[in-house]
Amino acid sequence: MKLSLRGEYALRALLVLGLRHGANVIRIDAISKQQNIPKKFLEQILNDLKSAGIVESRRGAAGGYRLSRKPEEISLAEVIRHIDGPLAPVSCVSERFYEKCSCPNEPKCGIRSVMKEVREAIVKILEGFTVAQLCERVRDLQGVHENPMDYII
Amino acid sequence: MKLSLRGEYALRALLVLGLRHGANVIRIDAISKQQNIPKKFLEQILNDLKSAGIVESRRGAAGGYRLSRKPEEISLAEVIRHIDGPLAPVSCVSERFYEKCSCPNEPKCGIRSVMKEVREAIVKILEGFTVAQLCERVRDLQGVHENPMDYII
DNA sequence: GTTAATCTATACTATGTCAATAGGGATTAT
DNA sequence: ATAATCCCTATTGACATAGTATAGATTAAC
Repeated sequence: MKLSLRGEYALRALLVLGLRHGANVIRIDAISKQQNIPKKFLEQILNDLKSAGIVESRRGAAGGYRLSRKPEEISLAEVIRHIDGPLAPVSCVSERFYEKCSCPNEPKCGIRSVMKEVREAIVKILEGFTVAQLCERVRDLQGVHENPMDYII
Repeated sequence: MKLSLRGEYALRALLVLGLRHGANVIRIDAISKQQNIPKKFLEQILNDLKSAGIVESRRGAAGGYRLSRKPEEISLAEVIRHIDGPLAPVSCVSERFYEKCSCPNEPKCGIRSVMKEVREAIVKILEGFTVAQLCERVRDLQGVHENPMDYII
């Protein structure tokens, strides 16, 4: 598993939306400026998250984005899988993105068996970690006295 | 961490060398045929492993490769790091391949802190897993009655 | 000492992915 | 009507991946 910049931006955007969950929609422009993400690039990413049912949008003036579910119901695993694909280090051990590999005897492949362990370790962490917990951790890391909307992440 | 084909081939080749450790050197051609790896591609990979001090070679007729250390002293982490680079999902949490990321406040970055956990889980498995253990596991997976040199992996 | 089998070294190529950028089009509050 | 927003598709430049190609160096065996 390798987190692309695209994936990182997605998580950063969700963090912003998560911290303001409940409030009105937030403009792409605001997220872009706050998190230093190229605006047009972020548009693509948020649109992608929308098609995944993770965020929802309002168009027109005073439009913007919000989470379409509670932050506790969005795992980092779901987000990363949608943006970057498989969490597994090789796709022959991936559950959702399985592809046959070139080795001659897959079920008896030693490498595969190790990679399966790696996959499980990654999945365990990332499925157990939600946007809500991410927000929580950020609040912990950055003291209560700092303005949480400045320099998040 | 994403294992490239190159990395997978490297592990498969080391497995062959590991299973025959102690014997004479083994020809690239033999490994290539047995593991179904393009020969010229495998040449590059083995040369790369040589420069990493993982295998050593003998040139000329009757030449070939062998492990340059005992299989118990070669971890999968070392191999993968040399062939594919960082094990960490983002390089801002990598120990050996650290690179500054684009977020404004690295030490207080929530995403970074989760990715650190992921990195640690991966490293723990892959540093604790040696070529010797890989050979062992293959012997377990493939019964004693099968010829261990056929369809390895 | 010639030959054939091997490893060594470098360059090239085709394909795909990543990280954007560009240029409009559609929708809505005012 | 207008301006601010999201929506959609295409294009681009840099780089990585998975090879292929070609020639050279070394050594065993005859």
